[in-house]
Amino acid sequence: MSNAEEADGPRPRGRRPTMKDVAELCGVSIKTVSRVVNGQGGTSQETAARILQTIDELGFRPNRLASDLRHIGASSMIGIVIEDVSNPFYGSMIRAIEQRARERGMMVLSVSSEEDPQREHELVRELIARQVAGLIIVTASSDNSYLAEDIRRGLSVVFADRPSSGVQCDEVVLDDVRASREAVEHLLRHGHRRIGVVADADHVYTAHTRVQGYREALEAHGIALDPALVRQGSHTSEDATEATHALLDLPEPPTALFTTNNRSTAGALRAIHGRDAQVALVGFDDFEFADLLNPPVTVVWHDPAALGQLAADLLFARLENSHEPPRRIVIPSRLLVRGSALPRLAPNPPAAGA
Amino acid sequence: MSNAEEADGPRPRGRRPTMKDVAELCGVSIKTVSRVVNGQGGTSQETAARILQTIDELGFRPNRLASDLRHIGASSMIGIVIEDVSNPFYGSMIRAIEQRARERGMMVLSVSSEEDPQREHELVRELIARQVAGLIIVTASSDNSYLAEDIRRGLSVVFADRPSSGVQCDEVVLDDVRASREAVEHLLRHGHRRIGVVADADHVYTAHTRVQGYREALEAHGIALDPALVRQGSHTSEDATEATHALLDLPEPPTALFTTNNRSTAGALRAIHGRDAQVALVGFDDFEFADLLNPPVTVVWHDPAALGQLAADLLFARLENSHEPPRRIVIPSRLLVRGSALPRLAPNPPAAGA
DNA sequence: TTGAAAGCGCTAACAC
DNA sequence: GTGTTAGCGCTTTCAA
Repeated sequence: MSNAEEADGPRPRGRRPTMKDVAELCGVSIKTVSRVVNGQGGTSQETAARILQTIDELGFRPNRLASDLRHIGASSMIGIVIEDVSNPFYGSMIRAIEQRARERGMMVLSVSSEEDPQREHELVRELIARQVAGLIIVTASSDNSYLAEDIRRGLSVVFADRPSSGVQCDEVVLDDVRASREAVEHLLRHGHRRIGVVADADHVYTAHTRVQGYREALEAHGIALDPALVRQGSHTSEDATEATHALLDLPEPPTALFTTNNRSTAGALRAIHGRDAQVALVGFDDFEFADLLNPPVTVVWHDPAALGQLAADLLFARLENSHEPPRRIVIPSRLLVRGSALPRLAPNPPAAGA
Repeated sequence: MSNAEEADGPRPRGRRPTMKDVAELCGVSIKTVSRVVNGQGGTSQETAARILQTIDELGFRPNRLASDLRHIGASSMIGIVIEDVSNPFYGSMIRAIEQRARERGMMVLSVSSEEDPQREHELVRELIARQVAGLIIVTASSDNSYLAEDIRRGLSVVFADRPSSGVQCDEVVLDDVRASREAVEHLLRHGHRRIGVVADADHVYTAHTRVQGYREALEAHGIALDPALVRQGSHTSEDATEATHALLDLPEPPTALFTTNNRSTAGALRAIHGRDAQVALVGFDDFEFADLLNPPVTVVWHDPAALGQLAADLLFARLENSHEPPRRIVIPSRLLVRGSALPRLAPNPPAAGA
């Protein structure tokens, strides 16, 4: 038998030491090492001390993958599917989830769906392949039944920000319709009658629902909806800038805008700024610097960290007791009035050839 | 023998089906299933088709943890340690890394160190325990020798944004000193002589280095450094607001500020806004809305996505060829002049009792 | 083209 | 207190 490795001194170069190595060097069984490593007790002071010493000398690191492999379907990782990690909104959410996870010794695999249902599906597959104990999803899909099979097999899934469809799961959402209605009513109260909307694609739940709130507000005030004022399909902030320009270029441009998420708001503000147009605006999602802009931007405020935290709480509760009926939590949101809804001069249509 | 499970029909409720289940149902060996699952070829059309069919019927999902367990020290995950996921700066970085990782079928475990060296150390341990194939670290520590042992054993580590110390690793950094010097020189050129600094704690590399740039700029212009003007230790944007107020409350307040990261900038702007003070400002790190503020904020621009992307490139190169000497990449940065460095009225000391 | 057997590093059940 | 045995689900020789 070739024992080249054994003879390599206390600090082998290549292979990482395993419990077996520690056990052999200590002249104990691997199980005893396991007990010490996991602080399970049931070992004598002496043995424990000797093992700990050897662990230190050897630079032994436990292999969590191997241990996770034993606890089937319940690794020490949870998966998060969001739209885009670089969006601070989701960043705050992930941060909150990460904190909750850490309290339980778990780590977070987060992935960006890019608002693409197909991609979301693939990412979920890969997360499941890595045996995540549970999943928190901001779904980009209008049909989550692709999860049904795994859920039936015991996978815990929590939907955040947007509800599930086609499966029964815990969820944390906002009252998007009510919040949007309030936002638009705020503009109406300030005398605006032509209110433009800049929103993401209609198949995105939040975009659809928030436009729905806009519709309801107009209807409640007996104002006919002008389809030309509703620009859906702006995904990036650049898209939103373009959409806003288009709105302001209308023969009868809006005097106010309702923007349905932080990117739409950013894009619209940039467009307004670029043409020095005087347009009122209320945006969905608060953002840093909203209060420092001129005028300060009135927004539908809500707390993405709370969204993440509650989603994590639901998930961990579900992991401990999988037989409760699904819960739905609606987190608070409210209009944060800062001044940007004030009536302003309608922008002039751009002078031809100027 | 109790065979309750076997008799549960083609879609068992509890346990997830494994390769073994597929193999048994197909009457082939587990290895053949493995070959088909991994697209290795070497199986007949017929067998493959039958296996695929069974996989589908059973809802079999490969267990990546188990497969990763075999490829020792090279799982399909990489770890990222940053300061805080919710900071958009790191969000962009992570996003870029995630994209690169995905191209290679890898996923990202990202964790927040909260700028705490102790915590960073623990998080790295836990990432290693989960057998990450490699690590990208924005280190909060001034001594990374805790990694030496693992690196010697073959762990690939790339340092991003801040260099390593105590270990030899690939790194992607900025020329912080030069960039900061330019920023401060820009302020000097606009006639400012009393320039305040709002920075994170001195033990944070970027804070230290950027203050160093400030010092060098003053020195080059023969201006004595007034220690009262240098406020280090602001971690959150709230801290920075407080520090800025303190600076502006000085008997001889600064006429300009240099803020050394995006949170310092945000905090300082809020303080300035709050007291309607007229203070020039140049900030390190670009941020959304910098161009929409009044005045638009001049910043040291650089690309956090590029930082992430290059760090990922270095890491994957290292994973493929671990014997190259460590590389150091300096990514570009430049002053993005927007107007906020213009000389302004020195703020009045606050009237007592007003 | 296929399979048997060994084992990745660890844990659980049950001895002693 | 401690060890033995049998696996978690998969891959990897090596043989057929």
